[in-house]
Amino acid sequence: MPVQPATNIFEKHNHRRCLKGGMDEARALCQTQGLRLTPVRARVLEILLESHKALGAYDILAILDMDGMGRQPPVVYRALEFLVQSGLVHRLEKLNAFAACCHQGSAEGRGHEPMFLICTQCRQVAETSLKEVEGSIEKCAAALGFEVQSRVVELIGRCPACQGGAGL
Amino acid sequence: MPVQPATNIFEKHNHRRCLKGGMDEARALCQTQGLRLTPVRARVLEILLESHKALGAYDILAILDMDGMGRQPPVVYRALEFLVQSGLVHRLEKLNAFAACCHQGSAEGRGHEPMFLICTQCRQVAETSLKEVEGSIEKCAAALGFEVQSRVVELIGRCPACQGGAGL
DNA sequence: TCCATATTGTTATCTTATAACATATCACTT
DNA sequence: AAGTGATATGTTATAAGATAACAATATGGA
Repeated sequence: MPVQPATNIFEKHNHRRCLKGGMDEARALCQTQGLRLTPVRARVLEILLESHKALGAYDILAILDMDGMGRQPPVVYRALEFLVQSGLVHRLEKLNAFAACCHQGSAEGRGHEPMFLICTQCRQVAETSLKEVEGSIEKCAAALGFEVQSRVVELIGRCPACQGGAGL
Repeated sequence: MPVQPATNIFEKHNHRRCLKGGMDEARALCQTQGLRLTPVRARVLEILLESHKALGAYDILAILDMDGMGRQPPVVYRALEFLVQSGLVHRLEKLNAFAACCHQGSAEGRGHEPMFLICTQCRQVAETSLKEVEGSIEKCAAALGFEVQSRVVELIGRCPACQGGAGL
C-alpha cells in the first residue's frame, strides 16, 4: 500500500481518489484484521467518503433508507460504532456528527488521534495530526497528575473557501 | 478583587471558597456588565459550583424542580445559555454537560478558552489554560489556511484520586 | 450439517435540546 | 404613578440524537 502525504482537503484535489482510496483501505484493513465490512457498513462509509462534510447519524440514515438498507436508528448507529472503532470514521463531538477518516495510507495512519478543523459554513472537516500539540497537552495534564486516555481537539472556524463570503 | 493563582481542583482545597468566590464573582461581573443574575440563573450557577462535577441539563433541572424553581427544559437551558455566554459556566462537548468555571479572580479570567480535563470515573472537571497549546494549534490551522473562531480541547482520563482504583 | 458467534431487524424508549407563543417583570421615561 | 419597550419566565409541544432489549438471520468453522 503506497504511503502518500496527507491530503489537504481544503485545496482542490482529486476527490475520486479519496472515495476509492478510502474504500480500498477499508477493505484491506478489514481483511487483515478479520473484520467484516458488511453492506450497510460499507455503504455508510461510502456515504461519508462522498464528501468531506460532517453528517449526522439521521442524515446518513435517510440515505440508507432511500437505498432500502434500513430505516431504524440502530442500523446506522451500529454501523457507525463499527467504523469509528476501526478508525475509518471519526466522531465530531462539537457537532454530534461523523466524518470519514481521510488519512488513508498517510504517515499518520489509523489509530492516530487527530485534530479536526471544522468549517461552520460548509461543514467540511479537515483532519490533521495532533502530534505537534500533544507534547504541550501532556505537560499540562502531567502537572495536574491527570492520566490522559483520549483527546478531543476540534477547531471551529472557516475554511479558506468560505472566508471570502459573509461571516457566519 | 484579589487575584489568586488558579486552584487545582484535583487537590484538596477549601471548597467553600470555590462556591462563595464563584457567586461573588458572578454578582460582580453582572454588576459591571449590566447583566441580570436572576434567581434561576443564580441557582443554576450555585448548583454547578457545589461540586466540580459536570452535570447534564436535566440533572440540574431535577434540582431546580425540587427547589420549586421550574420543571420545564427551557428553564434550565435558558439559564445555562446565559451563564455560558457570560463565561461563568462551560459546556463540555464530549459529555453534553456543564460545569462551573472555576477560574474566578485568577490570571486567566473569564473570556479565556480553557482546556478541560475530565475524569471518566468521578466526572470531576479541571480547567487549565489553553495558552501553552494555542501556539501549535494556530500554526496547524494557518498551514491549512483555516481561520479559527473557537477551540474545543477536552482530555478524557482519570484524575489523581481515581487512578488507584479499578480502571474504567 | 450443526453450532457458536456476529450481525441485522424491529419496537420501544430515553436523553438532549429547541421552537413558539403567552405572561410577567424590569428599568426607564414621562 | 402610569406607560412603554426590552428582557425574562412559564408552558406546551416537538425535534434531534442515541440506546436497550429481544427476535430473526447470516457467517464461518468444527
